[in-house]
Amino acid sequence: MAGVSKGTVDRVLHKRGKVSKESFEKVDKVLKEIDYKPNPIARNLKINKTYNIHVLLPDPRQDPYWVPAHEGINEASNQFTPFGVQVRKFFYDPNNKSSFLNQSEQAILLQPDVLLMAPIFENESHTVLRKCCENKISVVLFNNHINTFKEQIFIGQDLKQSGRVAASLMDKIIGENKEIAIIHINKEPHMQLKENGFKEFFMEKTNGIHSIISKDFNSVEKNSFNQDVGLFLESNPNISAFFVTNSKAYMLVEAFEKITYRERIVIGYDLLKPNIKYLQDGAINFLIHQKPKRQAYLSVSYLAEHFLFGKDLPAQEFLPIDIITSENAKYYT
Amino acid sequence: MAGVSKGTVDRVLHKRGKVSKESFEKVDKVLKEIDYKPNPIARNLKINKTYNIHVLLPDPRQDPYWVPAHEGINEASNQFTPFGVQVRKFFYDPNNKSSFLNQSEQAILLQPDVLLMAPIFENESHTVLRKCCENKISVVLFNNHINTFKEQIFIGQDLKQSGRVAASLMDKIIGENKEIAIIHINKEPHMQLKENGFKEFFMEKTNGIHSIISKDFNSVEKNSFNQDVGLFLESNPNISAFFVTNSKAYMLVEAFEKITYRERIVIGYDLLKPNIKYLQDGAINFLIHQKPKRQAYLSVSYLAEHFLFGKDLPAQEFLPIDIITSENAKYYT
DNA sequence: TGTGTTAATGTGTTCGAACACATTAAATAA
DNA sequence: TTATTTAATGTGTTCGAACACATTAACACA
Repeated sequence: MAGVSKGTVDRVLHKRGKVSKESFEKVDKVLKEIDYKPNPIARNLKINKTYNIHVLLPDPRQDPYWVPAHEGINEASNQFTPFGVQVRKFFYDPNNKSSFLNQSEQAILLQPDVLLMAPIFENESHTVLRKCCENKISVVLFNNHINTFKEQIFIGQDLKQSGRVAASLMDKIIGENKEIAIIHINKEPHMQLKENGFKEFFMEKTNGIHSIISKDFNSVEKNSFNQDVGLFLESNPNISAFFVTNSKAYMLVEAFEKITYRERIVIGYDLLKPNIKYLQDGAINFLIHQKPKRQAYLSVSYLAEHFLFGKDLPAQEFLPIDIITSENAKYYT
Repeated sequence: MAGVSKGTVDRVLHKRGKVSKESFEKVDKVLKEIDYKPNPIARNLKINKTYNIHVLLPDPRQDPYWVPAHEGINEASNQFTPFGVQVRKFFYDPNNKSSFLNQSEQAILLQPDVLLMAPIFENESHTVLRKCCENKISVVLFNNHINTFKEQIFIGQDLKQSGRVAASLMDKIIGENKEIAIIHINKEPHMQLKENGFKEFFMEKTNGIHSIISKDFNSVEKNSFNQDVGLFLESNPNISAFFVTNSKAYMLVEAFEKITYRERIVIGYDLLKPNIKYLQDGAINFLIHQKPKRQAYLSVSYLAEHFLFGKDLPAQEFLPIDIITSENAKYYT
């Protein structure tokens, strides 16, 4: 159309230079006229590179919270392997920082194009970030945010805001001047953010003021956990509502069952089987869905579509904070 | 690898026949051994067909509910035009059945590969379905379901269940033995499903029984609508909670503002600007998000990925029924 | 006048699949 | 025996972009 060969057009498109002013202008004019958009399929076929995504996440066998994340990775992986995207998973023990570091080394050693990780250990994650930077491997974070020196891609929820959502729900169903407990079971750093958001919401409210206390439980063993809960309730008999900051609300409710019955409001996180059971029973009032599966799936697909078709990556993607009751639970699982 | 030419491999892959038993087995063996998966990119490049998707939906200028659907279509369209997927929109007047039929004819006339439509008129939609069938154009429905003779692809929400979700929320925040009104504003057939679900939930409950009445308002003009609401409240002074079955909850709340203040529970649908404003104010307690944008976006992308990469289409995709409060609204818009 | 240099431009091949067409070899008919 | 049919198999081209390599033309310098 411009009266030049495809070679010259190619040089204009890729700014490879060695094009006379006249040719450049002729080609440029036509490109604009026809609003040329390269065919991403043909481009990809020619480039024909395989991309490697290494995913570093907790072992789902250690904590069932991670099962859906694992599934999300697999789903995206299956979808994109035909296009030449290789996904490899590296599991670490969420109770063991050194296993996190070990696995991260494995993942980095093989020089992937990108490392996708759930950075549940703050300090160790920074170490990994640094190593990736040295090795020129880009990093994407999901599940929870950590403070990073440079802008890091993050895909997940605003955890502080999810604390506010929990508070707003509690506010709607609780009466006035009640005692509320924030319960951390096996506390991880990001759970503090949820507490902060929860408290912030009630600080802003001027009417119906409540008293809010927070309590950590760290016993791994079930019986001792139940015992701890019993002691806590004995010394705080007037608490009428509980906000559990991770997926372990079912443990609290189980502990309640060992104790004499009383109506209690419980809000927790995540659609684990036992949580859903208690939601249906009415023992849990609301769950907040952190969408681990979608987070994982989206992270991988964004990367794949970026590599394959040049789609640009969002700097930060905050997923919606879904509110779950007994009636809408089934559509999220 | 099998010691035959690519032509023979091609015949085996596509079952074009004219292959000796021996060659077939040799090729088949290798295909299984290497777990051959065709490269969808190369396939698509060769086929190099443009696909036409015609979308039949209400004019967003007539009802703001449809603005996000429109955006969702555009977003998917932009994403897939470089791949040779052409999306064309046909707007009809949601208050005018004949404009629906007119536009449907336009859409069918140009022989698209598929017609995607929001079938808000039940009978007329059946006419369109029949015509498409005659013209061998496949159809995908979104937004609301209609009863169809054969299995029809549908992408949207379970509307009856969304009524149940509304009921479960109301149940959590309302006291006992209250009067509840179900409000239909400019009733469309599918709104009855929401009423049914809402009532069903409370029928199943044995404690805290309420009285539920339903009421239609059809006035298009604001003043007369406000007047009608006033009259209704006068003759039903004890109603303490309202369930509005479409996106027009803000109209009801506006009408309330003309009347002396009283605390009222309101649950409605959809994240229109005025609805969100009232949600932040506390005048609306919960909104249910029908995700028109996501419905539209997903419909188009499913079709595009089906055409381009042979991904299979779901027979029915029920989207999650999202519950919105003042605290999580911003992540859905 | 001939040779080397360089900027500008053109040509050919490749990616993996799809499909039209060509070729081969065996079987059948004239 | 030779021609014809047909089943089986092989070869070549195309899609659009990327890139290596080849060619041309203009100019400088001996």
